[in-house]
Amino acid sequence: MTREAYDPQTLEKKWRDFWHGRGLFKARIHEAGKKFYYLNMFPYPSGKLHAGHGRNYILGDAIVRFLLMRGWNVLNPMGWDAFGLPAENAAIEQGIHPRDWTWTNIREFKRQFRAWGVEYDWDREIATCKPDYYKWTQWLFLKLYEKGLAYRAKGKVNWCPHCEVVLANEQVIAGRCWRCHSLVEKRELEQWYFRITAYAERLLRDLEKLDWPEHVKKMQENWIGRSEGAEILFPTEKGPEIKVFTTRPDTLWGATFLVLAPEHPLVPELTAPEKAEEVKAYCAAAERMTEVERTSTEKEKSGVFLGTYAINPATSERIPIWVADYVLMGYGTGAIMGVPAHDERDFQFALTHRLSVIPVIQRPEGLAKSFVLEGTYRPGLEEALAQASFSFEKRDGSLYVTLREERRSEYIDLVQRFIAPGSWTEVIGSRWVFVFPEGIMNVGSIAEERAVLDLCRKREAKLANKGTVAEILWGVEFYRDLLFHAEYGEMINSGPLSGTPGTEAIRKTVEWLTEKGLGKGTVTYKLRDWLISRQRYWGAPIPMIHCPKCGVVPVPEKDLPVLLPEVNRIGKLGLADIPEFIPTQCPRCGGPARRDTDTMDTFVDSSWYFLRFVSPKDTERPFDPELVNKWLPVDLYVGGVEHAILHLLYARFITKFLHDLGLLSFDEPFKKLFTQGMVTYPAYWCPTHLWIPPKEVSEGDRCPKCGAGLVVSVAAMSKSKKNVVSPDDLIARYGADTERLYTLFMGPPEREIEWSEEGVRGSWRFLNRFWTMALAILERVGEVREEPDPREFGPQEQTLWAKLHTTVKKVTEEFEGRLALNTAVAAIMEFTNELSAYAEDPEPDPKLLRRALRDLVLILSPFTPFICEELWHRLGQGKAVLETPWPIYDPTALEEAEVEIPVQINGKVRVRLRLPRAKAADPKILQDMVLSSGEVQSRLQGLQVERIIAVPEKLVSIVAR
RNA sequence: GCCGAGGUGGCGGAAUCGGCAGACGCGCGGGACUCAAAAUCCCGUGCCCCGGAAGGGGCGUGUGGGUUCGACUCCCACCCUCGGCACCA
Repeated sequence: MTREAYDPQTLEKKWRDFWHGRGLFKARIHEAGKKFYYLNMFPYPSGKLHAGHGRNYILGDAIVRFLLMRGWNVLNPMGWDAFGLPAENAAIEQGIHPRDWTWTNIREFKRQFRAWGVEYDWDREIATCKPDYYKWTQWLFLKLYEKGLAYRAKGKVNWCPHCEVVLANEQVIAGRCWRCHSLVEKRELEQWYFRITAYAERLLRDLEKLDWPEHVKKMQENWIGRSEGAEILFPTEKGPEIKVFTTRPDTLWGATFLVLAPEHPLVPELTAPEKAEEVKAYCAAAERMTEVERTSTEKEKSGVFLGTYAINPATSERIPIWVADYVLMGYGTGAIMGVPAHDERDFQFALTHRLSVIPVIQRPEGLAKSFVLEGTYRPGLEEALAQASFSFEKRDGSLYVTLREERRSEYIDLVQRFIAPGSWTEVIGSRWVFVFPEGIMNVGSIAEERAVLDLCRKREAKLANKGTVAEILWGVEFYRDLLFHAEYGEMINSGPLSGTPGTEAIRKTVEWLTEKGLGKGTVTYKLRDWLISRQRYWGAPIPMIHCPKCGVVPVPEKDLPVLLPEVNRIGKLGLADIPEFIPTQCPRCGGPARRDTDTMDTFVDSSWYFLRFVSPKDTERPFDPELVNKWLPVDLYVGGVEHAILHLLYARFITKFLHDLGLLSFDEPFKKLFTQGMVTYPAYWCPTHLWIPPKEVSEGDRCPKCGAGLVVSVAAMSKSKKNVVSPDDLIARYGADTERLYTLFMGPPEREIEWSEEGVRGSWRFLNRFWTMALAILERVGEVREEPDPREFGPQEQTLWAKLHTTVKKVTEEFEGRLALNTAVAAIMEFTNELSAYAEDPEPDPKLLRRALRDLVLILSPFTPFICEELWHRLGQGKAVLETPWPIYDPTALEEAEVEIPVQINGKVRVRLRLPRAKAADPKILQDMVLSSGEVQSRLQGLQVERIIAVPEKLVSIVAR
């Protein structure tokens, strides 16, 4: 007998429009009660979807189908992040309008979604490039402007020379453009910014209340980069004060120089006339460097002395002012105090440029060293050291002493007696103490450091070229690891604060500074304001007008949207290339004025789109406040990790802003976030013909065009590397269900995984087996419609029944919990295998068969909806799968009558016993049954049982000797 | 350098609470069907050793140590891989 073969093409065609037509995916937006807002990050419609994209959309569709069957009122919308550079580049290259390019892609995406069986509430479709959407993006800009959170400023900005556009900080990845990977340059431009830094503290603090992957929260935390510290004012001899930021105010007494960033506004004023030229040249050079060159930690710390001095307010000593490019204008105050003894960078700088090093913080490990050079000590020292049990080594006549700091005075007293006249030694630990026969000198201030240097140079001609004590000490290899440290510890050489323990040092110093009016405690963030101007056409125009009389004037709300001008050709300058766009009337004085020609960063478009879905057609407001507060925050948001900082930070900021305006009752947009991993695939690179699609690669990884050996790498599927797998091909060969099943089965959804053709075939085989089994069961079941009765079950039925309920439980819990749907699929496969074996029994219970197949079809349906819908109807069900409630598992049915109890003897499993569950549930009975078992008895032959641990229904562990 | 995630068969991975390591799938080996191949189905499959076989034994979750009757799981130290940040004072 041959059964009907599984034919996905016919079957999927049949059901593809069924769900859509029934309106099963439409949210009942005004209905109160059990609501769930599920959202996939909306895509940028470029080209076509590939199998890698399926990771996002198929996962989402499965979740939504599950939720619908669980009876949730689900809002599951889709839209298009439709503004952006690729559309514009394609337009410039191909001479078509970016809008046409975009809408062609959108049509393709929709076709592919439907082919996958991925459905949305399409009544709510939005596209950020449509005037009815970007009108409200412009409205958002005006609101931010009104509240002083949108501002125009001149400054150094990131400029991508390839895209010819400015970039926000978040869009510069390791010094390169996030889109095209070109090296980013700095340009001085006047641009629009959003004051996201005003929300830094809340963006940081509120991470705590989010159910997001820990690593995403950590990334945002690091990006915001909160540092507590102090601002300290340093007077200068020339007049103006310099404000520095430091996280280590407790090291103030060790500040021996100041460094300004090359862009610091006080640089020209504080430069001595004779230094002006050198300083100017240095700053100009720094400006020309790329971010990568400048921030390379490899290169030596360069800098130039301004020729003038500041006063360390704690020590009242004169300290030189330098300019150096390792200080960044964008962080803190753009000026630092150099504390070389306790900061690695300052130490390097001080060593290179011969600046004094003064230790002011105790070393935590309390180690000190002393080097006594050959010929500088009198005989008897070695014996005396040994006598006092100091540990030392003698090499080439010199002594290398290592001691605990507690014994420093003792050691100094001892060694001083043996130092030859005209020589010295020193003890280097937390303090630097120089021991001369005539006396002891501590390097605790610049003055002392100078005095010590002077004495040493006089005594030792070879040191004449040394500029600082640190330089002398650096020359002694033995000391190098003790010359700076960045640990916390007790303050030393710090005037009135000396002796303050490390745990209080910062707080005490800040108090002291505040009291003296020298500074105050502050908090600084790495986060910078969000630069949103883009010099391009295909974006939302910034709704501002420049009037020669009134200055910058906002477009009145009633005049929104500021429409993109209709043009045939787009230039590289964007709106600035379109003369007819520019002239307008000043809304304030009515005189002639010019429109702002920048458009907004596309991340502004996507920073609020999730709000629009509740009322996508509203012409009066960006969103219906009542609906938005009913449906949001988004219950589950799914998308790629690549947005961990960019989009997710911006969306949080805008949500908080709208909350503060009183428009939203919530202040976080996405309650739960799930980031799915990327799909990788081999990519082949030929030096001459660049990226070669894997399908075309010849035998032995050779280029099909020139035969050259190809460079193979496994990389995320992408159009640019040509290593994509097309869903269209997959669906033509195996059907959408096979692709869906494999996509969800291939591994944990959050992990990055390599696509495998063999894996796809495995899913194909499973669906074929499932199909054949289902048809066989349907034949067996015939017209039977009754529910099975567990009281009639034999042992086999009992086992299958328990397995069915266990499987339903497992699948349900995965959907509701950690979303490891790969394990849910595995459980379904296991159950299918068992059901299939049972169905081949000579006399299976048709009622049980029917019920098992029924539930199996339902729990498999979110994964492979087409085949399940087909079988569902063949089971004689009238409604759609999605109109049927999800199976409920019966906790009492989960348990089988018998359990297998492994018996461990001395930690190794030696025997397995099948016992009735009721007996195994009682530790005492369990123990007795195990001990009386013949197999266990023989194993214990000749052994003395010392201890027995019986874990009910789990295992028994016997310790015997 | 700092922060985070991870390391389990030939491969993807499972073991959610300290209780049978390797579920499920791929691959591979053997067999059936076939003139043959593909497809499909059945059996086997962590590694090593003893045995003709039935069977038996040892080792085994990155490395070394610890806690425990019992550790992939907990603790300490270290190694490696991946991701993020990085001259942020």
